Amino acid sequence: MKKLSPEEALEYLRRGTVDMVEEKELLGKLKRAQETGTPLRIKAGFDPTAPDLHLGHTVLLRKMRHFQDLGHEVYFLIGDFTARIGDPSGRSETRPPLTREQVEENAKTYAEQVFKILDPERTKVVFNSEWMSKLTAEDFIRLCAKYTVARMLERDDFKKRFETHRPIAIHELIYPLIQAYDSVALKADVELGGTDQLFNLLVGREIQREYGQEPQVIITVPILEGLDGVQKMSKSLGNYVGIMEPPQEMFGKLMSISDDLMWRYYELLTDIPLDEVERLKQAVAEGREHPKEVKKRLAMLIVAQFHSEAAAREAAEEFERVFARKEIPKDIPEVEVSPGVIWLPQLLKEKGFTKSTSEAKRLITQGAVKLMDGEALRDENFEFRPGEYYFRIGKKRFFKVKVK
RNA sequence: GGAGGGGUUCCCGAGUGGUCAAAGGGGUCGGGCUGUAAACCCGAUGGCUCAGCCUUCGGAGGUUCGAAUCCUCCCCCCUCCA
Repeated sequence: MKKLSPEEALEYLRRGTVDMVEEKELLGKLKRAQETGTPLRIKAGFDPTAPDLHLGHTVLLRKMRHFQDLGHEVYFLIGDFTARIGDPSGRSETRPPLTREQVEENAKTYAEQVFKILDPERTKVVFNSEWMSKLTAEDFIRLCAKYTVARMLERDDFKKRFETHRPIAIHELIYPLIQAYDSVALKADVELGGTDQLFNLLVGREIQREYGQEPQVIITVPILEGLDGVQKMSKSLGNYVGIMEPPQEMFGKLMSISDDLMWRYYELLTDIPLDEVERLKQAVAEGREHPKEVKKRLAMLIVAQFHSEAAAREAAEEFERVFARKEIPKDIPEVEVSPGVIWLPQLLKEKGFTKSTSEAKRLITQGAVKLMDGEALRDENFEFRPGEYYFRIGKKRFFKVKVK
């Protein structure tokens, strides 16, 4: 645990954040916590439907961890009740409500993943159905009475939709209130969220005040760009690095990001001091450092967070071996065939190396299928004689065929 | 309740009787250049027992030699008025 003065703590917490409302209040809370020895209550909400975490989520998780490192208490809120009433973003496919079992199942999956970053000792997992399902209709309407439509429509998304006559479902207006009520129920001192949550988090402050509580400080963190460097990291866009992925995979993906993006990742996904990152950036700009080496270091740092330093080193070595020295990777899938002429598209599809025979044919036509130490195979038929053959499809797919 | 606009291949979006597995863009994949980076250039992009066949244009029927395109019914989405 870090022992920092409130001022230093504030500075420490500021890294990689976008908004802090209000900084002064946070300083006050930090001071009080230190004086009274009472940890702050840090809240962050998660959707129970998506327990497949990727690096994008870790930006927030890491910030939570920073608070824990300072001795504070994190409330990991699973919005199971909220998930049942629908999607806050509007453009939703209707989600089927989750059963209690599913929620519990997902919570378990969350725990497995989340504690790769969070400190279990200082984490409380809570579900908002705990208090929301107890709320009576009367309580609920009283809650609604504490906010106005006009104020709700201040939210950018709502405002735009209202002005352009696009629909806003009533429950969407209520959603922020529920999230705000969660803060009341938890007596949150701080709520963390992505920048897209700013409005909702602000409502939390107002509502807490209405319920006679000291308003929470809100901190937003950026939405992390995905591997493409443009769109936000998300599973559905396929531009993500999952935190449960094997080291090799993570490493490879991280090496494929653009040089520009790498600085962002340094800031948001590692604890390398910012002035050092700045020095590295300078060094690369002046040609004193090769960007590839700097990126390798980044990739190792991140892999190590989710696996181990040894695993990270190994991943780096393997990467060098395969891509720089063009050697054959260590572990590659192996298939067995009988000697004779085989129609490759069929083989590739059946062994799962391509999605379809058509894709396989395409790849062969395009010269993507090669023998490891030879030329591209242009002929769809290949004669296998007893022995072993190493194949490579494109840059990343490898496999070995054993002929017996 | 009334009026109108829509549902097309992974996404956006053209296409209004054959020349349509369906323009164009995005994405993805492959190739080139590199540092498996980005940018850029080129190409591919429904499936299969693959020069042929099968499935696709919200769903089900129908007209026709022939339909994503025409007709009927149904489902869904959106906007405006009330």
